[in-house]
Amino acid sequence: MGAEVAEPGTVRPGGRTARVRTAVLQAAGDTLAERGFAHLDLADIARRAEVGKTTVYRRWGTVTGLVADLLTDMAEQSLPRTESGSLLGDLKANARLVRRTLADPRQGALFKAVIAAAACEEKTAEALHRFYEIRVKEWAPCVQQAIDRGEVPKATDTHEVIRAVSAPLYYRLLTSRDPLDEAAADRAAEAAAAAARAGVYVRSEAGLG
Amino acid sequence: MGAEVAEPGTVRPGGRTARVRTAVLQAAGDTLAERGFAHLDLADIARRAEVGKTTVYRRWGTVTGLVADLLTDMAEQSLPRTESGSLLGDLKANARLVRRTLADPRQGALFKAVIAAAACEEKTAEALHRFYEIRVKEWAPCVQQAIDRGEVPKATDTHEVIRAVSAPLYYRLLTSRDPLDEAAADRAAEAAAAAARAGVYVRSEAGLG
DNA sequence: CCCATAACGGTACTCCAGTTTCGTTAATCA
DNA sequence: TGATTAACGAAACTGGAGTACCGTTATGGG
Repeated sequence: MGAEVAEPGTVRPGGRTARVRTAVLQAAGDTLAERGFAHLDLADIARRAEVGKTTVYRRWGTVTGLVADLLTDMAEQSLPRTESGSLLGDLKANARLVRRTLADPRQGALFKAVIAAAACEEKTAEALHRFYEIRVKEWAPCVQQAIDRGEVPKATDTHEVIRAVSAPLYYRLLTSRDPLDEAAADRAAEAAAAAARAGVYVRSEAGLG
Repeated sequence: MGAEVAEPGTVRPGGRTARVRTAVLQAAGDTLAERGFAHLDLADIARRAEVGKTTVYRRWGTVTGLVADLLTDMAEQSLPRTESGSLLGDLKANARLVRRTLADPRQGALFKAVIAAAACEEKTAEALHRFYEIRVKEWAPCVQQAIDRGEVPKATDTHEVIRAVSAPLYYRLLTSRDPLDEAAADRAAEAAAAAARAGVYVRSEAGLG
């Protein structure tokens, strides 16, 4: 009694189910890049993916839900971090990676859409937060190495430095029409490195009492 | 012949027309703060504003259009810039102002909504870009004064410094669940100041050839 | 003050996003 | 390889977002 039915696609994830997911995410990504978030329509996506619209509604439910899954899918294909031997070098590598992603028509549109979706729905927002938490955690070690090398103060908040690199790039993507060029990426990295060296990201002493 | 009919509300903007706009924007802001962007529904807003839904559709047309007008309305009530005598002081004042705005339930929700709307529609995106252009231009003089005082290099891109202050705050608002506290604002200002002093925002030499 | 008409607003309508229903297909397990 | 049933998908349905129509209100100019 009362046994909840599992989400569709979880009990028999193989074969057809996986094929449907691939086709739908592909169609959703295409539509997003071509026509933007506002034109995402589940029935239309079902048509493009050559899949029943009932299926799309059953598995994803809403546009924001679909976008969240698109984000999950993208998170699985993340590129590994490289190491250059200096903080500035590592941060530049990170900044350029972020820039390339946001400047790409397909992925840039996706990120805009995901942010819009996150502003609409709490559940999508959490998926987005988790995504960035993971990304930041992936890159934080390069700041730790800089601490070990003595490049930046010991109590530096490593996560905050990584976030400082991305922030200006996202800000530009969302609030201006200026192109996201490599110079902008390098500047973001340099600013973060300079501020970190100056001790701006040293964790507050509140906890040391 | 062919004389286009002006937008409703432009020929007789007084009295009733203005009252309707006030009521609708008020209702829209309330709904936004209470229920979020996803629940913005023009018919519902008309009900709350005690205004005919036909009127709302005629004057604003879409949710994104209404949100854009809400932004315009807010832009008109901007606070004047203060001066503290040092770059860091001025940037901190700016950062704290931005933080207070974003942390406010009503205005924070509005900004999230506007960004979501801008991701949906090109027209709203332009309104957003214009808004930030104006805001940045308003605060840029404090960087110019810092140049004049010799605090930062002469060729510093003043606008870029102001944007660098806001970026981390918006990034945090959108991608994390961490609170937007005053410490975050101060850190954003300190980072921008440190980077500016280090010459990160010096305009590229490309144009000097 | 009065007129022309801009702007509002109620009602009825349309259309399609999202749901329900139920038969069909195929993934998994023994 | 066959039984079980998860997952798919076609078709019919429904509710409400957005539109059309037209009478009413009241602004702004003379």
